[in-house]
Amino acid sequence: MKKNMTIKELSKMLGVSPSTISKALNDSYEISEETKAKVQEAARLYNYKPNKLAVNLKSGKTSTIGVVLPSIKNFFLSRVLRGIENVIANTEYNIIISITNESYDKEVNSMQTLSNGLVDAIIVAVSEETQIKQNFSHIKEANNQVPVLMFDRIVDDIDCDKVLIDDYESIYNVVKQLTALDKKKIVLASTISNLSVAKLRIKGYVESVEKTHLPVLIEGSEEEIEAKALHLMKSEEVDAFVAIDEEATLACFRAGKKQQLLDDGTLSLVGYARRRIAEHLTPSLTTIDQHGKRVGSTSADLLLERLKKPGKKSESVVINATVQKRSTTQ
Amino acid sequence: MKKNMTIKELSKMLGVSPSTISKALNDSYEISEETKAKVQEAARLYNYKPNKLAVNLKSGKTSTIGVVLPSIKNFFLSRVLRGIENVIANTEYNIIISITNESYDKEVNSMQTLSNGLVDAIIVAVSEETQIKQNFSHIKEANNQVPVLMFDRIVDDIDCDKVLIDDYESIYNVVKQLTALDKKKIVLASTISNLSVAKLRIKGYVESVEKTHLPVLIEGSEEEIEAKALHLMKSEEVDAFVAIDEEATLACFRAGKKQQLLDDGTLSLVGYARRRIAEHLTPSLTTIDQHGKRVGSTSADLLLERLKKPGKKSESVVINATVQKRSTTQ
DNA sequence: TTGAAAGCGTTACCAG
DNA sequence: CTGGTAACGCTTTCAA
Repeated sequence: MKKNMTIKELSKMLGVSPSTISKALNDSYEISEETKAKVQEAARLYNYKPNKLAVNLKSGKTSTIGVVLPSIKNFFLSRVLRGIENVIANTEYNIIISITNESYDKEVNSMQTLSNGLVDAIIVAVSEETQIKQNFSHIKEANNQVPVLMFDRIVDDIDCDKVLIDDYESIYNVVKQLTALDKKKIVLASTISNLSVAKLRIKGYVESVEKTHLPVLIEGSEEEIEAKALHLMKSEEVDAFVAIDEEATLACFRAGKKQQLLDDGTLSLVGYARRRIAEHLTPSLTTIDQHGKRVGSTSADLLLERLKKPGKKSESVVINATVQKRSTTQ
Repeated sequence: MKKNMTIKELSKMLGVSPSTISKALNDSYEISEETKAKVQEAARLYNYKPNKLAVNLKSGKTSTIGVVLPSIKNFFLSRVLRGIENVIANTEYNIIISITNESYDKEVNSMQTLSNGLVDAIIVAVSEETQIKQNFSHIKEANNQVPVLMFDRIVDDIDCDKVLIDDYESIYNVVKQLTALDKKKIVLASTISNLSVAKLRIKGYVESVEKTHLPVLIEGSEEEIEAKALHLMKSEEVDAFVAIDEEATLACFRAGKKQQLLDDGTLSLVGYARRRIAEHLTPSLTTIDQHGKRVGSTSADLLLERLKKPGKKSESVVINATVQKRSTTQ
């Protein structure tokens, strides 16, 4: 690991001043073609690479956007990331990603590290632990240093751009559709009840279902959901499940399979799940599509605008989820 | 977006020198408790945050490790990432991730940006396009600036630490096991034939199967694989598929379902796929587990060692893949 | 056309 | 215990 070549060293080797080197490398009009050639040749030869740290410090710009995500195995979040990347790829900006694994401490650390000079702006979905703690000062602080955009897991009282999904409405309507299919008892399952988006989805379910019957919620870990769902299926006349995350969805699916209620359509199931899984299940699964890629591209667009117009008023964009009908809803 | 507070500004407001501020903030023994208190109080009040760029430039250290991945939807790669994170989380280091989306240009860009001051070391799996191009000078150059560790998709003639999987042997043995199950015609399917790891797997297949019959390879996109598999199933007496990536695996699965050869066990299928999918399919899928998390943690361990002992000789560690037997192999 | 000097924000050394 | 100065590697006036 040889030490990196610097402008200073080059300048000594070539017997010209550092400023000349800098200008020559940046192809400045002030420098003669002759010296330019000489310098660029030497730079190649000695494998000179400008130190980004120094350049960024000097310019006060990093041309980098930070993306802080709670998890990478969450299919929705990785779709969002794709959307962000697609947009940013066509700009001068680079992306660096930081994963918090749903941990508050990691999130605080990431937001601080990134906002203190490493990036020009941040896109973030807050972690589960943060939403439990309800402590968002690190987001606010970061937002004072660089523009922050929040998506999906929003914090209302932070003044920044936001991209969210109509969680309340989408579940409200799903339940309405199930009711229209003459489903008499609709259960909601969730392993993510701590999240703001879950609360909205649950609210949508409760307010939609209570016209028909009392709400029934099953919550907990994936295994707990499976057990509870199984128990319900055995003891009561439930005929539909709405599951608001992939784990809950698969737990309900397994329970339905075990009770042999799914294959003949006795039981309906609508859930959140990646297409790849939904399509390959037997029977294939009706899902709610959150259009993660669109959430991502919208977020990136919004942030780029803000970077152009720092004074701009904060904006909130809502993306509508849609139902992908497959075989688990007849 | 108010301008960030700096040591200089603080020093003016408090009427003490910048060096005193710096020392006070770093809790130096040279500073009286009194001034320390005063300075730290003011820092909190004015929301002072040290500029990372300046700190890193000064110290010549970033305490950050860069991870360059070709894709995030690849389940193996995201497992590896988890493994890396688990190890790094317990150290002084942070992680920043850069996704190349299998693009050579993005990879070159990422490696350069990261290696020129932004990180202390890099973990990388090269992109598909890079392996097609066979141009690795950007990896070599980065390796001259900071320690680079390659995993999975290795380049032989680069002198750096490596973590790889026994791709040849694992497929060789899978085919042998299928032969032992009295499978008479075993087909290999791949959508990733450009990758070095694919070449090894294919070699393992070819050299294992050719004792029994001529190798049959189907390659191309996921859709092409499905069509070709379907065609083979209709026209010939094939009784087993080995699929060396998740797309190919699911393509073969769908073909097998369509021909109704899977449910009764007429056809065997072994493939690479995430557990979550493999378990929920009907019939459940026998898979090859590459132990991504272990690959990740081993990589991180190795890199941390190197960071401690820069002079250390390069090391290559092989992780053994294992077969997860489920219902598609009787 | 070239170079000296200042400065980005921080820390470390050495005086005082 | 405190402060001035230099330095990290770079760019950008401004002067020569």
